[in-house]
Amino acid sequence: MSVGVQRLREEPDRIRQGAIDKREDPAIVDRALEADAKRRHLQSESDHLKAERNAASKRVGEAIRGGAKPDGPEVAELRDASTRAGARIDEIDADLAATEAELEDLLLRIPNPADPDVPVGGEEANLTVRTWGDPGEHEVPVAGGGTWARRPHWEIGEALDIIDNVRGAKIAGSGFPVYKGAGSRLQRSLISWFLDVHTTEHGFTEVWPPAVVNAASARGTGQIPDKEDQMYVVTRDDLYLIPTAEVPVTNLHRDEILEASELPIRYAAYSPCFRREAGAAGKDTRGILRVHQFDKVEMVMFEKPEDSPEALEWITARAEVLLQRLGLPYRVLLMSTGDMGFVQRRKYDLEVWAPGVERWLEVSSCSNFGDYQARRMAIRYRPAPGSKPELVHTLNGSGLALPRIVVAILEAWQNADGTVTVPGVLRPYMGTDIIGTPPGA
RNA sequence: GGAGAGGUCGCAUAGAGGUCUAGUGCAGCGGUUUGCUAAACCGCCGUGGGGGCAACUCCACCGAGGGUUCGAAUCCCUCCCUCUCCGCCA
Repeated sequence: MSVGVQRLREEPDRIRQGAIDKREDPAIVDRALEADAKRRHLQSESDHLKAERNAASKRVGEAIRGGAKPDGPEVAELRDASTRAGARIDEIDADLAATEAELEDLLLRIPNPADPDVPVGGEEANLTVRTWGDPGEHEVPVAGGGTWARRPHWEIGEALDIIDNVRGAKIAGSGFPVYKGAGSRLQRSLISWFLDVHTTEHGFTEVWPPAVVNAASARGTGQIPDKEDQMYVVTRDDLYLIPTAEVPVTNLHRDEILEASELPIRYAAYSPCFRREAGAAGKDTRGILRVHQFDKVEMVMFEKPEDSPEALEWITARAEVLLQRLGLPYRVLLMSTGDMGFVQRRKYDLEVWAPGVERWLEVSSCSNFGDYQARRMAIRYRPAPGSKPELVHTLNGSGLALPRIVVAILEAWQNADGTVTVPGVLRPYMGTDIIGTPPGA
């Protein structure tokens, strides 16, 4: 399930408009409604026949217990009645199964409508809701006036021998960078620091998930069938390399009923992330701007429906805290309907300023999925003890994705002498204040 | 990978072709009793779907999927998972 038959019946117009806003085909909504009507009709018919058969079978048993010969004419006749019903049930159930599969498929192709105040349109409609810091703040005057030309991270990475794309390509392929020395330790430091902040300050429970998932999990968060061509697949064992920790962590509570007292549930998980990036070859791929394997700490939340809008603001702020403490200027974008994705209700992107490449880089994406993912995964909760289960709301946000943070740190904290200053919060983890050796030291 | 034992309504268990409409205990919810706690007693108490304004009613679900049968938790097949032992191994 995805958008939910119930809601489809209740407010088809809203779902239809939501699809149009997200540039998907609204006709699927009507096809789904037709399939649903057919399904209910067949269901009802099948149920009635089964009730008949159950009664008939019961009479066979009663007759035999009552002394009738099991192979006598009386029992044979009762048996026939049951068999006749059974034959028709087989036919109808086959039709029913096909209709259900069709409905399921159609529902999976109906997008989650965006919140009413989300700007309608494509990339151009994205709204910058706030910016933090001054992109020029790391400018350092050079003797004689002016500032020196900021170098892009790939030059810094190579000069300091901390990022090796060439050997990464040799041992795995293009887009699989190797981090060495301080570069490697920087990865480890960022992961540890992110997790420490989330767990000690923000009440997240740390999770270390598998890096592969089965098909059911990939379907749960919507990677299948939506983004199947973006995933690495281990066909031999029918496993998928995760594109984000969101997939295993959100699936943690698949097919579960939670108690209201457990909510909100907050998980912070580090994982490697694997993305084929099919179709993106050559586009913004210089250095480590877009790679096939990267590392990320992901925040995942399960919330009561009424609290999810506020939770999205909160989780976004938790990602912002990290950027602020790293001293990296950034901006927050409210993504438009056409640019936010299929399953999101509302999404904020955090973009950090990278002065070397002179671009804003997406380092976090924070989303409220409403009950869309929860329905797919059957994650419910009891609003009160003993009451009927209802769907939870799920949210997630990167906190944060590493490669572009590394880009921003190297480019923003670089010094004229070729070294890079370590941001204060990372120094205890890095064991040093500076990456590289200043000339004459 | 090989051999064996298992997977039943939140937990624990019964159930071995028809009286299973899956029983019982615990937990949970409501109530009675009670100075408080505890206990005792009474009632309720799985999920999904169909129909009904509603009381209610019908159908499906005993790890998953097939099969045998008039009828399957129960018999057969395949797969998944857990445990024990063996093999291999970071």
